[in-house]
Amino acid sequence: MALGDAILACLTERPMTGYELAKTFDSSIGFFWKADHQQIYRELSKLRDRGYIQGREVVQTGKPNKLIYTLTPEGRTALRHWAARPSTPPSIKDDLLIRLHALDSIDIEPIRTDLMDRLEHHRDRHENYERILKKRFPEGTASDVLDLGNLLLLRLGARHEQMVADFCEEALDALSAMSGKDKGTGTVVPLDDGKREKG
Amino acid sequence: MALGDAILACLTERPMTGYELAKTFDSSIGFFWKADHQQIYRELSKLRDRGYIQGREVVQTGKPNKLIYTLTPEGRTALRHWAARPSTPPSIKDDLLIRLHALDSIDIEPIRTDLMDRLEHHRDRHENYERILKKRFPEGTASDVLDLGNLLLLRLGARHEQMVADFCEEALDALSAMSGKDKGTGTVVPLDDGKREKG
DNA sequence: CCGTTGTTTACCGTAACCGACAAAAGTCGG
DNA sequence: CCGACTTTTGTCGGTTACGGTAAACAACGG
Repeated sequence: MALGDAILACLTERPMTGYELAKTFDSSIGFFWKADHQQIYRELSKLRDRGYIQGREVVQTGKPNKLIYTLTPEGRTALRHWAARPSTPPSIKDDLLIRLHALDSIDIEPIRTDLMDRLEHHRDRHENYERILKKRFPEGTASDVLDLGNLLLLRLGARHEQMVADFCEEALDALSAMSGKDKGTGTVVPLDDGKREKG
Repeated sequence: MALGDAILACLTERPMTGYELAKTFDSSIGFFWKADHQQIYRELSKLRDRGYIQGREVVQTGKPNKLIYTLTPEGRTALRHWAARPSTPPSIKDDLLIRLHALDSIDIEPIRTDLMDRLEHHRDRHENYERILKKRFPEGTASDVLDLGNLLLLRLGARHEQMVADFCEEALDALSAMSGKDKGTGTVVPLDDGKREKG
C-alpha cells in the first residue's frame, strides 16, 4: 500500500481534492512516482474507508461538487507508523536493461535511437531538477525539516538523471566502437516484415 | 508484458527450465528485475501458448519431469520486435522518497536507521557489482556484442548503487546537521502505542 | 457547435505480488 | 526406520496495482 501512503504524505502539506492530488502526482512527487487520477480516486476511497482521511464536500454550481480531503489524526498516526518501518529498496526495472542483456539477439540500430532518445529525456529532466533547485534552494541549504526533505529529493532526482544520462552516452560510445569492430557479423536482417503485435 | 520479454531475453543465452529461470532471476538480471518462480511459470505458460517458446519434457527418475524451454523462431522475432520499440523510462518509486517528502510529519530516528541500513545495502551491492566487473571484465572492455551488453549492465548497476549510497550518506549528514539546529521542535512523541498495522 | 478545463466516478482488463499446495526423492536427527 | 525438512518442479487462487476508455455535467473559448 505504498500509493496510499504517498497520498497521505502529500496531504500533510495541505488538504487537497482528488483532482489537485492528480496534478501533484503529475509534477512534484510525480517525478518519482507515477499515478493517474483513477488510481488516486480509488485509493482515496480506500483511505476514507479506513478513516485516514476525511472528505469535506464543497458545493459548486456548474462543476460537480468537489471533495477536499484532510488527514485525520488516525491518518497521521498511520503515516508515522508506516514511515517508521524500514523501506524496501526497489529494483531498477528498466526495459532498456533487458534489451542490453540480449544485445546480441536484437537489432542494434533501434537501440541506438532509443538510447539517444533516452539521453535527451534524462538530460531534460536533469536540467529541470537543477532549475528547480536553483530557484528553491539558491544557497544549497534548507532552513527547516520540511525543506530539507524536498531539497534531498530534488538532489537525488538530479543525480539519478545525470547518472542515467551519462550511462546512455557511454553505451552509445561503446556501441559505436563495437559496430566499427564487427560490422556485418550480427543479425542484420531487416525487421519490417509487416507483422506487428498490437500489445 | 515486460516480464515475458525478460524471460525471452534470458532464453536467448541458452534453453532453461522454469526452475533455472527462477534462479537466474535471483542473481544476474534479478539485480534489476525481481520475479518469483510462480510468476515465471505462469509467464512461461503464456509464452508457450503464443508459440514463442517450446517446452521439451525431460523425464527424470525421482524428481518430477522437467520442461526445458527453448526459444522458437517466432519467439526470437517477437523479442526483436519488442526490442525495436522505444523503451519507457521508469520512475524511481522508492518508499524512502515518500518519507523524505513528508519529513516534517514523521519521526526522524527511524528514518536515520533506515538510511543507515540502506547505505549498507547499497554499498554491499556496489561492491558486488565491482567484484563481478573485475572478475568478468578485468580489462574494462568487452570483446563481442553479448559481452558488451553485460558489461554495460554491470556498470549501470554499479553506478546506481554508488549514487544511492552517496545519497544516503548525504541525507544522514544533512539530518544530523538539522537535528542539531532545531532539537526538540519537531514531533518527538514516542510511537510505541502498541497498535501496529498488520499490512 | 465543438473542444477544452474542471471534477468525480465506473467498468474492465492485464500485470504484478503473495501465499499455499503437490509430489517425489534426498538428507538429517533421533 | 520414522518423521521432518529441503530440493526440484510445477499449479492454483486471491489481492493489489496499474492502465485505458469513457461517462456524467457545467462553463468557457473560438
